[in-house]
Amino acid sequence: MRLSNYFVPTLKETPNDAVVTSHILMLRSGMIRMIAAGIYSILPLGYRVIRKISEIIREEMNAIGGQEFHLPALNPKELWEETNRVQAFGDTLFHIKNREYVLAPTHEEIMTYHARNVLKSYKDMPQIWYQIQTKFRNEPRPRSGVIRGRQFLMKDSYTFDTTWENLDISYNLHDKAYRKIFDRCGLNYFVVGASSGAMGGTGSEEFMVKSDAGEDTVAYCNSCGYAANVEVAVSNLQAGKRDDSSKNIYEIHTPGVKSIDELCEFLKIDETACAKSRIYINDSRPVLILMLGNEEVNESKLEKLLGGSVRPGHPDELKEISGADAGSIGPVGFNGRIIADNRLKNLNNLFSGANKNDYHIGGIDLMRDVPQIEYADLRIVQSGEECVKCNSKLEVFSAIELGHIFKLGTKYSESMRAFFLDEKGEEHPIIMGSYGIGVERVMACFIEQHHDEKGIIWDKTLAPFKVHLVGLNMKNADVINTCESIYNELNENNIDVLFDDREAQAGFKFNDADLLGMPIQVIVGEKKLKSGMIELKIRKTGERTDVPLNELKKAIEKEIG
RNA sequence: CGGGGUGUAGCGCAGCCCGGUUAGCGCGCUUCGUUCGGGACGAAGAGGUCGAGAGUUCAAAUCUCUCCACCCCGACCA
Repeated sequence: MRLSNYFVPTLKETPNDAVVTSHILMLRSGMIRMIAAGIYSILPLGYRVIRKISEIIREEMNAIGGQEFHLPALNPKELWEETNRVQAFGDTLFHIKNREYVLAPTHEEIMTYHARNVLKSYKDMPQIWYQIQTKFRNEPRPRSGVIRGRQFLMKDSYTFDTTWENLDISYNLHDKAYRKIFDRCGLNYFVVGASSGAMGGTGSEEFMVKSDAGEDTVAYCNSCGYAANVEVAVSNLQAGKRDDSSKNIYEIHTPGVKSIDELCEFLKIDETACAKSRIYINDSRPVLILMLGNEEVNESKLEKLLGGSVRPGHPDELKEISGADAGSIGPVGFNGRIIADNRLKNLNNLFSGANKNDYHIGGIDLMRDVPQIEYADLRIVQSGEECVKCNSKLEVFSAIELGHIFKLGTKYSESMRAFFLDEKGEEHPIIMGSYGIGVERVMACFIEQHHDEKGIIWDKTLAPFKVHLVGLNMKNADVINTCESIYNELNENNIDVLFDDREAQAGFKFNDADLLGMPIQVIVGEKKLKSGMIELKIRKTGERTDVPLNELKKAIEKEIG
């Protein structure tokens, strides 16, 4: 491809709207353009990458017996009503105005529709069906460029099995295929597995990439691979130690003291001697939550523990329930359910609110003074705490979800009546799995992980072109002729080459080449040409070598194998 | 949906507070010439409903109101 006539609108300056690195670089390198919030056109250069990623996915899916479908994005609403997901998706589902159709945000319904009409016997299974297509979700807030869009490419596959054991087989095939796909794409990823309870159920794994642009927060152990969403993550942090003797309870006048920090400052005590109180309303009943020191309540864990609806109490409710405003609430004399974080278990000589404004209580012994107390893990794991599996240090960071494999079970087959007959002629719902990969996210994550201040650094697998051929002075006949012959030779040998044949300054071309980031740059300049040499630059290392023209092809093939 | 911010040429921005000729600057674009190994130089040009609408005023990019779009934080996220 000749750059002089190729639609690659590169940008020297960073567009105002882009914040995330991958988004900035995709815009600057002319791979994408935004049409509206969360809606992007993928331009020719970007689409070459998308196609490479898709092809890797396709190969690995086919290798485990997957069959590729092309499904409608426009779906009859009635199909979605069968599974009650019109309601479940709510505003996230796009509705068509002039026809009873919806735009598919995923394809369980369509796939199950096909399955129920045909997969009638145990002999028809297993099946692995997949598609690589555009999905539509009316995200309340699209963000981070292509990472969270209202329209995006997704590889989705669905498996149909006769038993849970067979579902395990299909699931494990996907687990292996996904690892191969992300390995081949050159991504540094990790897996948040069901063993850490990420989804609160059995049989789900999320494939994640560490990134500040990520929307999930995970705790990760570098030495044993323990990984869990902070919503459920646990660490080895132990409960505090109980003093040998308990003091008696005493009231302290603490005018204006509202926070744990202020209390510690006022009483000259350590925050580990404090129990922080938060009141939550659980299905209209108040629950007092006690945390050690200044730790925040992990509301996800709390919701899971309590069930039903859970919300923090409003300021006026707090007064009514406890008799005090936030800052002076405590467990002693609190009339209602009290749950403390495990770190507070059986502690004594604690300070907490007195349920009377501007007063706190000291000398609290939870065993003696709060007999109805319950304990639970309600913490948010912090970086540096010990891993529960191997005692190494955990790291907490943001991550992007690249893929998700999930044992669906019979949810859709039952609601859509997809049943089969087993060997005994008995009817059962088909047992399903579903497995997704965000295709643009693979591209974005790769760029997040492979760039420098100049631009993208592709490796040969995903690079839109293997070689970026730069002719330095396109008015010099020798340079032109040499470039043309190199360009033709590479094309004839099926080595994808992008030829910068524009009449422009050397620096201009070098910077564009570094921005676009092809693995190899072949630079043809007058001076070196006089001694018969061509320059070869490796984008990743910046290393430059001079190669005689007749050895160029060999040198390139050596680099890109 | 709540909070914050932005909207002026293809891109990046100034001008707005304190209303007043023909709305500027850098990059990019066109033409000509010079230059040609890290975003060159000179000359001449093209390109604007100042996000939209309404209002105040002799006069609005500038003040007021309404709406829209986009970004960030939060809520949400099969």
